[in-house]
Amino acid sequence: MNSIDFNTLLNFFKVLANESRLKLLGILSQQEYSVEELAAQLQLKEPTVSHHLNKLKELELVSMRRQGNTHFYSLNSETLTQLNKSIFTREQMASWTKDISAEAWEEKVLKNYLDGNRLTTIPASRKKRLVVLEWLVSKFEPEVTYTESQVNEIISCHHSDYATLRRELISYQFMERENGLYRRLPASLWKTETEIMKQKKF
Amino acid sequence: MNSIDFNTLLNFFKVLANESRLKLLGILSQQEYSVEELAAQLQLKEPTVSHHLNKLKELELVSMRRQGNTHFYSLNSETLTQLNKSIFTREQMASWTKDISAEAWEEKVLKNYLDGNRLTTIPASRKKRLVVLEWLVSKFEPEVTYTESQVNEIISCHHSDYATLRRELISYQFMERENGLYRRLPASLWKTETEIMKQKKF
DNA sequence: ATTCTAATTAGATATTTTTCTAATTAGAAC
DNA sequence: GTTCTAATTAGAAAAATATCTAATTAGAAT
Repeated sequence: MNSIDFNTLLNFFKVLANESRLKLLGILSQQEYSVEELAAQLQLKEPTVSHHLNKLKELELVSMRRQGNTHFYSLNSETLTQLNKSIFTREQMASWTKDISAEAWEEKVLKNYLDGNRLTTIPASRKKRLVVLEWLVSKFEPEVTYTESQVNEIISCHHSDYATLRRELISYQFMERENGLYRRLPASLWKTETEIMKQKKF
Repeated sequence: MNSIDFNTLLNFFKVLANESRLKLLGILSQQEYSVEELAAQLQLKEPTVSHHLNKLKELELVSMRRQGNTHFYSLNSETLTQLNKSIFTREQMASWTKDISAEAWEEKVLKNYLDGNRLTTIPASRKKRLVVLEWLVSKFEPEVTYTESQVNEIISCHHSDYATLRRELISYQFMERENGLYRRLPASLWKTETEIMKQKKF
């Protein structure tokens, strides 16, 4: 994780910006504990602690070891030291603003081409088409496989020319097709406009 | 700010854990801007931006320069680099847990000596008295000067022996007296129990 | 002095987040 | 298999936070 993007960082802060969770990290920095023990120390109910631990786990700040049906949690100090390094360099922060203006622009494009839930026309410009496709792929669940007719059906909710859009989703690598089954690719693999534009000929 | 305590750090995270404020830092990392300009960039109303800037200013993450009645805000990059250094060392985190157990103990003491809003007895032990005094000083506004009779009146709400308590607030340096006027000292100057205990004779 | 401008403060509303109870799951012990 | 235990998930209530409009302040320009 060399360059950490705006939303990831924001997420980190959101997770750390909570009394209970920060205390959990402090407690776990000493040794591992079970959920029950942690709940006692923090004077919270177990579901609450479980919920907090889950958020910490999502960011790999803690890890879990099960023994019987007791779950022992411990600190993942590597993630913290990683995080500690060079978050607030000028470069990093400048890169956030790129995200920001980019985001604003994308919203403007969407507003232009959408009428509520429906795509009025498919943008001619590659750059704008990309924005629309990114919006379209969000209508599919991640980690789910769809048949071609299911894909067509979903796209039809938003535009009549489902064939073109389906093909574009694949060629811009928002989705993949394997044995006639379609699946949304994880957002981390989506190409950004700039990456696509760099490839000149597509 | 060598050793940063639990609540200070928590506060930092709370301030940074907000989309608008993090964006503000990003934008300001490039150059200074007026409130109006910032509001336009973030698509928020000016009062909202003003509110966020205020939070950032409290932590000295940004500073302000006025020109006419335009306020220009800029990033205080020093604070960030400071903050960036060694937050998540084992030692740091271990010290939080001390804070945590200390806090828990203080709450127990208070619960023991308070009956709702009223102090049942003044604790004999210096350590516990300190806890009670810290609670008592929180009944005074920061940055406000009080006459002696105002001080007496406020203390009387919580215990009949206002004279002793008033004297103790001064001698433990929770408040200062100047020309017969009283003023609460900033929390950052309050002595912790351990500091007081180190002084042996008081 | 009056008016105008940019910012802030106050207070209301809307949204998000935390925490809880109740229900469910997964494994262990009987 | 049934029962018990520890944890998680679901869903509701409570608390904290963000955002807005309206009112106020402070300085500049007329």
